[in-house]
Amino acid sequence: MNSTPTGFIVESLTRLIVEHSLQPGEKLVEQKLADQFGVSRTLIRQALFKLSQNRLVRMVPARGAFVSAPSVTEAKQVFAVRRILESGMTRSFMRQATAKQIKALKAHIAEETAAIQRGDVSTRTTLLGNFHVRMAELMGNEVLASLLNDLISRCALITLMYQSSADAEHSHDEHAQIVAAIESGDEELAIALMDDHLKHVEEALTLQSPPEPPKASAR
Amino acid sequence: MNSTPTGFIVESLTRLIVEHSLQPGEKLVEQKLADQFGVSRTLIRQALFKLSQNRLVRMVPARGAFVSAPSVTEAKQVFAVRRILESGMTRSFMRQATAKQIKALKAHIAEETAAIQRGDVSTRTTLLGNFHVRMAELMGNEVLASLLNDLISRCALITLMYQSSADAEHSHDEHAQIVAAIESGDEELAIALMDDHLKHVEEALTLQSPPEPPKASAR
DNA sequence: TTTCTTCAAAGTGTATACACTTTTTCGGAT
DNA sequence: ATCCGAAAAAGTGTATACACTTTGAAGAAA
Repeated sequence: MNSTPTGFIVESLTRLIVEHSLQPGEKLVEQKLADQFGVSRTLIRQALFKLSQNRLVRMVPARGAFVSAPSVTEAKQVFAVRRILESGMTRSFMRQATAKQIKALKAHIAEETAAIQRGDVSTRTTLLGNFHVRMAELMGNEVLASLLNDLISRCALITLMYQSSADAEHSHDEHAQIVAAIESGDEELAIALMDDHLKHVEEALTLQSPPEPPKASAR
Repeated sequence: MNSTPTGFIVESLTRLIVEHSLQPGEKLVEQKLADQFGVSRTLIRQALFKLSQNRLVRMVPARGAFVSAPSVTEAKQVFAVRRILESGMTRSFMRQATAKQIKALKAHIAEETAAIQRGDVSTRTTLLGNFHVRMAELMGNEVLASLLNDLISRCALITLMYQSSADAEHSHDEHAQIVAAIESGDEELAIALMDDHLKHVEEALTLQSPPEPPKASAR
């Protein structure tokens, strides 16, 4: 979908980070990446800069770029924001939802089910996040959609660091319940479910062990 | 505060755009800017890229960078998001606010008053936006604060394009009312006031004429 | 006059070169 | 053996060079 050289590099690095082929805290040396991708440092720098805006990479002046290692604290803050944003979004959505839009959400749930059954962790995580983006898109608010998309992609690393498969299935079940509540027209229930849903995700994170201290690792 | 060359360029261009010294739709030619700032195109490109992430500048592949001309539609979407986010934030804030935090908000209101009385449009706009960021900071949620900061800076152009002085004073009054409601401990009132506040801003925008078609302008 | 066509000028996209900073290595003093 | 310090190595920051694309203008055909 993205045919620009920089876009390709961004996507590749994103995948590597999200799959933990590149470990949190690991240094990303520009010339090495340039050689691997067969381009100049210029394009690598562009890509790293873009990734640093997504918070997938952290850049330290004169020291270089490192794979981010989000803390539990930061993760909790991100989910707190999502809870606020997405409860509100659910309310707005219900006040203007058409049958067609609800059907689209149900289709998304079906995709989630398929990914979970296949055991496709990467797609699963993407879809579980995109459920929320999908809702924003259906509302026709592109600003909200792109904002949520940013938040989710920032969450991706956190989720992959801290979320278990059981958590993922739990999330999926809750998505289904939310859509059911929306369809039934029970606004307060839908909002409460959405809020609980994100609260659960946040609580699941808290249970995990604190993140290991950032370590620089060789190739 | 930002001593890096790129940061300086970003801030300068931001000011020029926000003050309308550079008009919406105007093309930003890299070499010209490089000459003006006395740096190479490299740094200009970095700065333009950063500005494009803030949505203050729009980049078209192989065509160059242009000052953004946000539409009324986009402006409404941005404010819709803010309404959701900030009503929710108000609720969270009240459930954990200390006297000290409320005092900090009151201090901010005082700053707003001063800027308005001085007729300092630029500072006024900044402060009116920062009121919301300040609240997030006081809650200790840096993620929320930086997110709101992004949204606000994206709003800056919109606000400056569409907001009148009367609107600004109205906003200021409403901020004061919100803080009063928070202090009184009336949660529902505070939330309602915040929601109304942003609704009012949004409505004020709608009343304005549609944006003029983007025009390229020479120096 | 209008509309193509072509070609030069302007501008963006990418690579490379060089300056400066940080990191590492190695030798000597304690 | 450990710790310091200087010099080399590695790496980032910025400028410049060159290739490719778009824009604009001049001229020929209708």
